Amino acid sequence: MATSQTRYSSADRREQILGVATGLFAQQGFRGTTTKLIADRAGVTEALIFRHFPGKEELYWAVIERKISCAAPGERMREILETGGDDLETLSRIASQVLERRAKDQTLSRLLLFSALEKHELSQRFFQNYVADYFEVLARFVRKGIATGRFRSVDPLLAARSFLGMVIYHSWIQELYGGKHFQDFDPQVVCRTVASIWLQGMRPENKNSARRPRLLPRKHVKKHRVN
Amino acid sequence: MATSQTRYSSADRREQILGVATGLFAQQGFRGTTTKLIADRAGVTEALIFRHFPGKEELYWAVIERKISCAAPGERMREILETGGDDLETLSRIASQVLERRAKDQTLSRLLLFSALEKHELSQRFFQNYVADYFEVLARFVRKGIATGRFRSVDPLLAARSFLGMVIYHSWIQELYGGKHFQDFDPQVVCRTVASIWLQGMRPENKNSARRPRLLPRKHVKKHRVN
DNA sequence: CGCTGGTAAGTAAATACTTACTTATAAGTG
DNA sequence: CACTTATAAGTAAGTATTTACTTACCAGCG
Repeated sequence: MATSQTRYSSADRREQILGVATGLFAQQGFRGTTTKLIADRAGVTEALIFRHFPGKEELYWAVIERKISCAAPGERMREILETGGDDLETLSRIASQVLERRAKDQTLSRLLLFSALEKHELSQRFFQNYVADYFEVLARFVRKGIATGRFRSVDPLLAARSFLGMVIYHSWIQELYGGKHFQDFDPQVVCRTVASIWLQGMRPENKNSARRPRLLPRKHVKKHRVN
Repeated sequence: MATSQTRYSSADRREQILGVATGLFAQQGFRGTTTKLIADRAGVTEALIFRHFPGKEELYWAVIERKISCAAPGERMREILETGGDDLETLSRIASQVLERRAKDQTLSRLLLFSALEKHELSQRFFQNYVADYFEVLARFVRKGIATGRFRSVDPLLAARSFLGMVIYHSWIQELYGGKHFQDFDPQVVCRTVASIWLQGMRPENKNSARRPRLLPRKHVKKHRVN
């Protein structure tokens, strides 16, 4: 009441509300978060929130878009891939980047999981602009590896997804169920292990010992649903 | 009003309500599902629901427990592991089982994701009784493989998680973002690919790398003692 | 009758959103 | 400099609807 009379500028207040809302939506989802709670946590009245955003839905979108735009995930992976070096090193660093990001900021993954589950249309758009790109960057790396004979010939997109699956699934399990005390692993060990399994798994077979049947015909074309 | 007067027995009505609630909770989560909607879909009044369950929370628990108990996931994997056979075949079948189950019934995974995100305490219990067990069964397989020299020496639990991560992450992506038209893969190809990457990745180093000198003799210790 | 399956009609609290009203502040103007 | 003034930041006190849950009552049947 008589405590703080700091009047924010419109832009600053908007940012502050977005920040508060981000945390709450990430923790409890869209439906589980009330405008009242957001207002209280931001130290303002609900009315002010509706002055900045036409409705709760729009606030939610703004939160997600802000998070996404500042994330730029494929970009960081591209950097890692471009610095070059040992394959094992490269993949470990990609894995490590995933785990680190989550450790630093859990809000993004929770936000996106919630929105995907609650089927907000934005999540579809998000996938196409963000996740699909992420996969594609790594797939390109795989494709190049196959071309140079470093990797065997499997669907690059599938191989990329598999690698990221190992890492991301791991971090989800940790985030959703693990806390810090249960089935926790040293991140470095996780990254190394996962990278080495995948890498060795992708190495071409020995040309002499052709014991194993080929998985896919040579120069496999992208397999989008064979039905 | 005057249409159907079928009076169910208490047990039958309970089951029916549970069935309806299961679908709704899976689609929209706990908070997104109203008791009114459940009642409407079940063709009864809310009052009847509260006659069968003391509250919404208890109904939710009943839904989850029912789903879990009839799922018995580790059991099916144990069976597959016990039938023995080729490692590649075995792992493909495990993967395939995961994908099939999800294709047949999406409710379980969605239910569990929601409950984990919404931090219902049950989800912790669920993880320990169900997911952890699932990991452990496969980890045992890995451990045995390491002992017999078929696999290299990595943390068995981590290796198990990694394999399941490849498969489960894939199915989540499909479920959450994919629909049926986007980045869809032939399940059989997925299973084979993923299994073969992981398997080859787990083989002891000297076995398939032509460059490295063999350090260990004999790797065919016991061929048919998989279990 | 009495017991079981079922309902109509509530209630109190919460929720998203509004309306009408205050105040702080920066920019003129004399 | 004081002094108005326009305006943007902010609020108190709603409202209509929804939500989980209750109470009191009904109907068929052995």
